[in-house]
Amino acid sequence: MIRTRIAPSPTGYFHIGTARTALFNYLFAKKNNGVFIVRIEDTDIERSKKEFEDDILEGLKWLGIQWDEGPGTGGECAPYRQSERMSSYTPFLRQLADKDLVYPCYCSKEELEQEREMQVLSKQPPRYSGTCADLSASQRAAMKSSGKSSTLRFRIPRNRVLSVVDHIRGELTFDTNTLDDFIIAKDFDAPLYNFAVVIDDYQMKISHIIRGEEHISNIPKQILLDEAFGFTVPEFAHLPLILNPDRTKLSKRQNKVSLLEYRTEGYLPQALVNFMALLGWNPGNDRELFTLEELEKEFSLERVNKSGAIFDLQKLEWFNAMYIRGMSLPELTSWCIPYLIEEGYIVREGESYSVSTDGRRLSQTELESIVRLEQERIHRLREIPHRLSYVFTQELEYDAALLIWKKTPVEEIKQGLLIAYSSLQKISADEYSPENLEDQLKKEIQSAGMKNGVVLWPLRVALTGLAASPSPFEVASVLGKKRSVERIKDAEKKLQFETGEK
RNA sequence: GGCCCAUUCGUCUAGUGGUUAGGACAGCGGCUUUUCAAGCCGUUAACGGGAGUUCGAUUCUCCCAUGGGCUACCA
Repeated sequence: MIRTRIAPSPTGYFHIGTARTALFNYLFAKKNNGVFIVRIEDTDIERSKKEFEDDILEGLKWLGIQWDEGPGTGGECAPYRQSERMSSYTPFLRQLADKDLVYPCYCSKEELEQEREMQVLSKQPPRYSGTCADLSASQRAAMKSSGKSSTLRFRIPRNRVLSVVDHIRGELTFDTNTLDDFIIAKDFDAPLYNFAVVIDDYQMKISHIIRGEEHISNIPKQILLDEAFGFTVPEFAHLPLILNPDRTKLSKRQNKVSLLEYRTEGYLPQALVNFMALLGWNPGNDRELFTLEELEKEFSLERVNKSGAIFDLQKLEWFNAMYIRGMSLPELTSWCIPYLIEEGYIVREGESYSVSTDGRRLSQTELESIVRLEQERIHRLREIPHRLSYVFTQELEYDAALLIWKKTPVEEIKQGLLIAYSSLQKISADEYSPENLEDQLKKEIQSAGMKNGVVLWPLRVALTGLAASPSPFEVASVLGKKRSVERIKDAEKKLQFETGEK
């Protein structure tokens, strides 16, 4: 039975790198009809916060990564928070102590730090000198009675070469002589990461440990512990790192690193999932668009790369734009509504919404036709309010000069506006669709013998006040007859004013 | 400093002992067009270096260089 896990530590917001690791663990489990587990590694009580745990769990849910066992869900190996499993570590620690595989170290933090500093200064590898490794029972007793606090160190066997075959990297070997007797617990009831992780992975019957490359150096420590207890060493797969543009490990300084920040910026979970999956994995062909369900079928560890991948925001934007365009209008609309509310353009009224400036009610179809204006144009949902400001504001602010199309004489532009005005007038309010508008407008432009631009450009500017926007037909239809006609009038006035001044 | 890992277009990557080294994003150019976006067409751009093995290496081996990770009483 394949059992994988993501073991985040709630000492910060849900990190993109953790999310990607979670995704790969999830995909590998799903692909192999296995079980995906979430385990919260909060042995560091000082730095762990509930707030961060919530953020992580919410992030996973947002991405659609469901865990089979874990916080909230429970499971046969509950509990899934290390802070709630503390009692289960102590016997294992005792077991090691009995075998003299673990010994108390009375060196203080300060002493160790000083020792390390000296070593670094003299260009020596920073290593634990082993002062407490061979203390006699009486020496220990003396230390203890003098009130010195101690930690528990694991005794590393010397002169051994450890080897594992990593599913991504192939054979990895480690010389135990380069390892320190590391601290596995602050005390018998306060285990540290490298120890707790081994016990938990064993108790939770984790078959495959899929994690970031930064954990490669933890492999030998964990193997040694597995051996000490007689546990079967799990399978390993170490994922390449996600990097900043300067090729260092993805960090806050250079990127938004917290997953949920991407949500607030208007990225879709589908896009993030697709993008993250392709950071270090590929299907072996040219295909790039995958839903989570499709990835569950396609994923394989064999096709994971070895080298780190830069987090390319532009590519993410592209994926996001693709998913925005591919989404159904009702769904997209519901994704966009919070942003329109946040910007203050619309307010919620029970089940429906209204425009905040004039209190006008917006039907579901109206809302959808507004959103449709930008569906093909935005890369992030966040962009939607700014782009649509002209739909919600009363008075447009723009320079009259913007109404001029390609140095056309002002008189011609005025004429163009006139044609636009009369064309719009001829269409009844209930036939005010983009198609009818386009037909009518183009017909009249043609019979007037004018160029499209002389009419359509100023019309569009009159309606939006913008140099770039959707077509005047779409915009007019969304604005409605009354408002679009008014705006043409306003534009004419602007032009009048402008030329009158000259 | 020590240990470990990596190296194909700017970026994500495919790929093979003999390929015009392929795709995608970004860029650039064009078509379309009232603008933007989209779409379509085209285009710039890569096998880190040196030995060796071989008839032939981007591909296999070794060395070097470069980059990265770890080196906590964090995880």
